[in-house]
Amino acid sequence: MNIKEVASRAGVSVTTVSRVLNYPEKVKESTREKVLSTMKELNYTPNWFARNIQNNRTNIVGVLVPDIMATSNMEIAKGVERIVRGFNCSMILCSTGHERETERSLLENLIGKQPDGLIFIDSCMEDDDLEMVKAKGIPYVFVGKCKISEDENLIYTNYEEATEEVVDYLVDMGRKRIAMILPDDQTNANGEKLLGFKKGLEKNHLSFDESMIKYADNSITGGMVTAEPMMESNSPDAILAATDTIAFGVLEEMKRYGLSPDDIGVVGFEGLEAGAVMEPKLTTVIKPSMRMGLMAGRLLFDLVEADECEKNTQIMLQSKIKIRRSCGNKERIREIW
Amino acid sequence: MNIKEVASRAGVSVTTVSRVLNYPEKVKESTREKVLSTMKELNYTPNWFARNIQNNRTNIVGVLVPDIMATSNMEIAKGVERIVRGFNCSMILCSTGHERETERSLLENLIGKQPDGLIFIDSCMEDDDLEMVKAKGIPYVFVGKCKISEDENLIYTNYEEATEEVVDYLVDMGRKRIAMILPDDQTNANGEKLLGFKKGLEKNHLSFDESMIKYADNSITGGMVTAEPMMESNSPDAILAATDTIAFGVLEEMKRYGLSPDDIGVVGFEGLEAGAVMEPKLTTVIKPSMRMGLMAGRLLFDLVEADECEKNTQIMLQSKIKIRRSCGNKERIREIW
DNA sequence: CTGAAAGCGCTAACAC
DNA sequence: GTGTTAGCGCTTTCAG
Repeated sequence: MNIKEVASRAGVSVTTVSRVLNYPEKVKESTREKVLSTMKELNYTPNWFARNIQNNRTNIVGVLVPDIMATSNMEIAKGVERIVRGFNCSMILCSTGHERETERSLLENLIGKQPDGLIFIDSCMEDDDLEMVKAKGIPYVFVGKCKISEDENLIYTNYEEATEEVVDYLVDMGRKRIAMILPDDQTNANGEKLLGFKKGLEKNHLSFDESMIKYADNSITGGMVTAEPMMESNSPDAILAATDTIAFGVLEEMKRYGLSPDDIGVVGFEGLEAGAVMEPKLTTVIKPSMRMGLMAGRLLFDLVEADECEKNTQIMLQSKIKIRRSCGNKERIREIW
Repeated sequence: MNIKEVASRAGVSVTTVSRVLNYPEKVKESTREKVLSTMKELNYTPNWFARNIQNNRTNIVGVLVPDIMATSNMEIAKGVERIVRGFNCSMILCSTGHERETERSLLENLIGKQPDGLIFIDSCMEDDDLEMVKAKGIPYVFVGKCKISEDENLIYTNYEEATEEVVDYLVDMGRKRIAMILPDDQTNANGEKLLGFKKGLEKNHLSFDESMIKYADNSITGGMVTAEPMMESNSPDAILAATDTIAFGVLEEMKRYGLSPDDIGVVGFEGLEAGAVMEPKLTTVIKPSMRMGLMAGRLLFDLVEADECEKNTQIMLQSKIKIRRSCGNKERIREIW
């Protein structure tokens, strides 16, 4: 079923059929309708490949995320989807598992499909991986700071500052021995959070103790297992978990040891909905994921339409600390925006 | 940058370059290497469209889900992705928002991209929407029962039976006034669960009371708001929430009223990780999402490779009830598989 | 083992 | 308004 058959069946030339497809207003109404109806009749849909061989818009944007199952990733993706759809595009979504190698090979594959644009969420890509993209002139936007050296199009959040503020808050709540648990993956955000943590300690005249940094599988169980040894003597009086999921595990383990937020304060990152219904409700750092996704999508299409590959727009969106009860309840409940 | 340039630069014909791409073994090693190296040099990648204009494998599979952000959907998608990647394919993921109209238009759009296969997760499609797909001969698999009349390729779980068993369990725990809260969307599973609920009541000689069925926004707040009036006098002694998220809201609301699982037992559906760390831990019905995704992927590629569009394989995977404490603790803790 | 040439389905000058 | 025709970048006979 191709344009030729439609043409002959409708008694017109291929050009006319093509025009009906691309510039319907340039065809007399009666012929247009005849063509349209034979299309229906023959159940014709134009061959996407033949069409795109010339003009090179594919109406596909590629989106690389660490984990397709993680709500925090997918909320961003949802924002992206919203924008993308407005431009009549679809998303190809791939999960990289936080692995550079995987990300690279997926990227190569994706490039082969000649997407109109690319969005990298919490990428662990490095400079030379990006070369491929640049060489092909495909517009791209990063969401979340990454290892790429500089001057990329980037939507990110101020994790470093936010973490610093969390430390301020914990100190304010009387905590002095603050531990941190990071997921044991390559997420670049880990570095930012760690840095913010160190700065926060320094600012508050607390010394940094390497042994207070632990790495855990990013799961509830991971949090539990890693928190367990901290429940013993000389334990920290606060644990900063770099993800809510780990924080859930920490809280769970504390329960097993009969410890309360007054013994060990816990803070997470992400603002998972569930954090609001646990006991104690989890204090957490929320980033505006949906907005980040929307902005990433818009920025991408600015680039696509401008036919430029680089523009070096960097947009920072504020994370905020959502104070709940998991660090105790000094009557003053504040929210830092 | 096209095949012609590569050819002339390498001092061979286009055919040879093409062969290097498609049947490398049919080219003398020395020429092959020369071609390969000039490709590198020129940073050449073959035009995907030109290639696919003839053979019609796109290495794309389309996946339609209600909500790209919902873990329950994305766990299935993750399984699908795993399989799909093994066949060197990418997924185009679209969220339908549980709306038939949206689903239909996304589907049309997707078909335009000539995917090798299509997977519909918890679809709200109806017979004539599917016609388009059938007409094009694109293989497809449904995950989760839907409104399509019959004999489709389907991976599903026995929600009806599972819900019936939940009722058995609740009755076993001494509950007699069981309410149900369903999400206010078009998900077909709602119907299955409702039916199972009714059957369960009947089986246990309890009468069905329309007023005990409520609909809620599928969110924690939705659960809270809907549960609130049930906290009053003559309240139910058990609430069956059709999603964990709603169940979280119910539990939260109960807390506000100082009610415990002994007053009102709560059951959810999905097995969200968070349910295991709340207080009380949530009893819930778990479906094997990952496995469903994997099987859907495999089934799809069976069809793709067999070049058949229909095969009418229906695979049922068991849901299981994960008994925790949210319905009280009659010492006997059981798990029904 | 390699090349010339036809053609895939569609679009876009350029005529009429 | 409509048709003729020459490509788009690639694959694939068919010869050599």
